[in-house]
Amino acid sequence: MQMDPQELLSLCKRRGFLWPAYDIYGGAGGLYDYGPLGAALKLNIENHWRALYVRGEGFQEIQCPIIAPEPVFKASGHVDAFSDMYVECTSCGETYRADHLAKGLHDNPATLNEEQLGKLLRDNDVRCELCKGELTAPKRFNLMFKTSIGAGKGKTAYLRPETAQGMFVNFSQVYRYGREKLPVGAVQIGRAFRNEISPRQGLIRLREFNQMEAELFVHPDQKTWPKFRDVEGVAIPLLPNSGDARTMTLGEAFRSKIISNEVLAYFIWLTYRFATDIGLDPKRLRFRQHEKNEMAHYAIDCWDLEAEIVYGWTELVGVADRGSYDVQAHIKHSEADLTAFERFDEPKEVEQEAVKPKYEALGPMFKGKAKAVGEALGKLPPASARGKDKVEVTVGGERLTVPSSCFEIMVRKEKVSGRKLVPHVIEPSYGLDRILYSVLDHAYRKKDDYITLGLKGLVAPIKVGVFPLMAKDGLDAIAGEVFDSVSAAGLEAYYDDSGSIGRRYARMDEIGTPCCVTVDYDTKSDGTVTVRDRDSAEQVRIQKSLVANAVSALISGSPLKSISALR
RNA sequence: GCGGCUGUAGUCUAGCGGUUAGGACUGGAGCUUCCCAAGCUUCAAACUCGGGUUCAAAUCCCGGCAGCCGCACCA
Repeated sequence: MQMDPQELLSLCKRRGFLWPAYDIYGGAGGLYDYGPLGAALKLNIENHWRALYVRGEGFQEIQCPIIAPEPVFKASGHVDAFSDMYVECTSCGETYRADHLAKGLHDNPATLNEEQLGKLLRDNDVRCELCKGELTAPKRFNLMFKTSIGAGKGKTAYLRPETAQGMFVNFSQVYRYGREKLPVGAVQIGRAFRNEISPRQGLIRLREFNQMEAELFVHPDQKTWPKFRDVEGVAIPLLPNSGDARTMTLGEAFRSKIISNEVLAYFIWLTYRFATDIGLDPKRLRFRQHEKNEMAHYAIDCWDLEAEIVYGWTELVGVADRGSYDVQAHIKHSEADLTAFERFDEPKEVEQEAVKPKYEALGPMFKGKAKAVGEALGKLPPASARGKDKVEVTVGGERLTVPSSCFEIMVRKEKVSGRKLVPHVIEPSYGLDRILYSVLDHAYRKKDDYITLGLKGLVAPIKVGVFPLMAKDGLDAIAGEVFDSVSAAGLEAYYDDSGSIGRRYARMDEIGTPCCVTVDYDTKSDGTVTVRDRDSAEQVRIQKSLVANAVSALISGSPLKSISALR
């Protein structure tokens, strides 16, 4: 792309899409303000995403706190693994990535902890590459923002580095709200934080950013999706980790095992549809499959939606099958029962062996302890008691020997109506800021220094500009009425009576407003106004009372010609 | 975090030891029957911050901060 990244950023700053945050204090890297147009564009993108995921697919939208206590990220692995390790030279102060120095000394240095890595470096007498000085022990730089909850030392907490964990820890609530059925999904739109070493490229890598994440909890053996039938014929540009880039139908990709399951394939389609709906250029989109070694070790399959923008191919969305890893991790650390219950078609009769205490024998032998001993016996695995003439149990810290006359092995029949299972998670994770930037990037057009943002009506912050040709002779009053009628219809309108008419059209073109309505001298005699289409600059005349309907039709994609039929 | 380059109105820029710091665009107020950044009048608006050198610094030097590019990183 030959476009200068500065051009678009400068437009964004000039017209109120984006401002560098805290500018009057010198700014802060990786933090941006959304101006009025940026905030509106962001909201429009969010709302379309909601329309697809919440209204379209029935996901539950929830909102979780941004701050979370440390154990949450202990469980997720972020406290230990979401960090880089550094060593410093004790004489010249140069810093190195510790795991990089260990390359060649170990198969996968990234998996080592500080002590192991420190030992590895010491044992191999690794020194400063510049001055041969001694190195400090490895230190961690965790990419999470640390804080604390409460007064004094408080309780260690972090700003979330992704919105996902809030949904994993709420699995049981979501499952219950969804009437205890799989699949069930939750979504969350919100802020996340990463203390990036080096934020770059405008909105592409921020320290505080916005995510739209969906977590779909599915049965591990039933990764199917009924609506997949409707979309399997759709061709999507794919870049698999084996073989060349190709455009193929999702059905074909699924059947040839390029995409590992139907659910994943469906959400790849939904992501593609979302992207094209909000105006990303299909010719500059592709789905890239993660390389085997690029994928998290637990992930089953992962596809990124990438857009080609001024900075090159950039990841906007990750659609991953994460298996049961996340839920499993929270089960282990919290000891909560984050499982779904799978009901069998028919309850099964299961024969189960158990140790049954004989209280008539226990009583005389153990007196007051007999009850506790009986309970301990009942918990013994049957195999450990079978055929033995005595067993040992521990009651109140005391080891007791119990003869076989005090118990028997019973076969118990139980009705089992289902089983517990840990759901697998399909995670479509959208980087909202990157998506917003890409929408602007793909919409940016420049011809002889005349800039037009070709934003789709669906996402355009302002839907229509309303102008009097001249701000006098009563034209301004009529234009004011038209403005009010359009606003009352729920459409974002912008009134402008300053400067020449051409300048006003240009202002609207530059912020991506799809159409403009102008009140002129003819309006006074016949009540018609002109409606101008941004992309063709063509105009039609319609009755001023029909403006709101016409604008609604235009922004949902009707051609300008069809508008004149409203006359 | 490392290396290179760069910081002048909202934006793009001129100035490279002594300037009332210049222009263009944008923006505001007005004039003009004004439909594609037209014209005219008029107004507003800037030297990234701190230290140093010098009689004198936007300009030279050092440092901070910020940006861009490359390296590294990207769960």
